[in-house]
Amino acid sequence: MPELPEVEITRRVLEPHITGRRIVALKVREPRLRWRVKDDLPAKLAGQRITGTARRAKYLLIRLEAGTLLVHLGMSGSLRILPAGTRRRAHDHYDLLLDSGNTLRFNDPRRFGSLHYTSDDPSRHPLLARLAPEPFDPKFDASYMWRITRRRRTPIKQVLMNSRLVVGVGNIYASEILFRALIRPRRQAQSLSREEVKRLAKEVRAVLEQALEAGGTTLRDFVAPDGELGYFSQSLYVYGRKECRACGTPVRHLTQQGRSSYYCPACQR
DNA sequence: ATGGGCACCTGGCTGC
DNA sequence: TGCAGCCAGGTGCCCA
Repeated sequence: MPELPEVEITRRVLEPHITGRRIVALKVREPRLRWRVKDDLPAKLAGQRITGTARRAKYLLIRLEAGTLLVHLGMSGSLRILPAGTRRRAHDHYDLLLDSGNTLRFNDPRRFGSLHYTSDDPSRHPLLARLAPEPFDPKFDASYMWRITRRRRTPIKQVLMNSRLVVGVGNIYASEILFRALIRPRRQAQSLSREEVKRLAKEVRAVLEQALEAGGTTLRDFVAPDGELGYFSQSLYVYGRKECRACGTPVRHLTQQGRSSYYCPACQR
């Protein structure tokens, strides 16, 4: 479900409901997520106050007095704030009970999501340590993009999807970013010109930022924790479309690494 | 070091 | 109507 904008929206909506609250209990109903939720996690969290939230790539960080929770939504995960006692639905895997009387509830049909806890600096956690710079970090610019595309023969779409090189971009936004940078998804990374690399760096930021402002992309089931539907899907040029939204040319579909890519053969080179 | 393929899951839709 | 087959917004890991 979520790429960077959807995770960031989730964070922003949850933030005022959870920061400053104390965790009464963690109730895990289904520990078999992408990685098994540790049995001793409830004991570690009980009684801790939530001091804030952050995001790194597509991981949501919930800062506690003595550590940090690392939450990943996977493909189909979502978090919601609900009044205690709200009836559970299928695929509600864990609840964080708060002293406000509310519950932070995680739902994830496919169970590709995950829940980790570290009492160390979270940036040193194995899942975060090797991630690329944030797209909104000043370090992420044309010269960074130039560096990572040199001597790589891999298709540029796979560079955008590789979290050691670029974070936050998933399958939908990868196609959209390439469309707006006027670059075809199969182009070898090293074949990009200075001009193309410059456009690419700019569009990575622009697309993520605009999707964030639009409340994310709702295709089938992304709903923010407050129930709002994102409307960025109206702004998609090629992803999942029959015709290019800019010029009307039939959109081409292909499979790369088992994932769908879309591009406009007229607009993109 | 890089790149490719697989694995982990469930649900919804399509087409026979 | 039933059901097989395919597809879906992610990403770590193993292997060549």
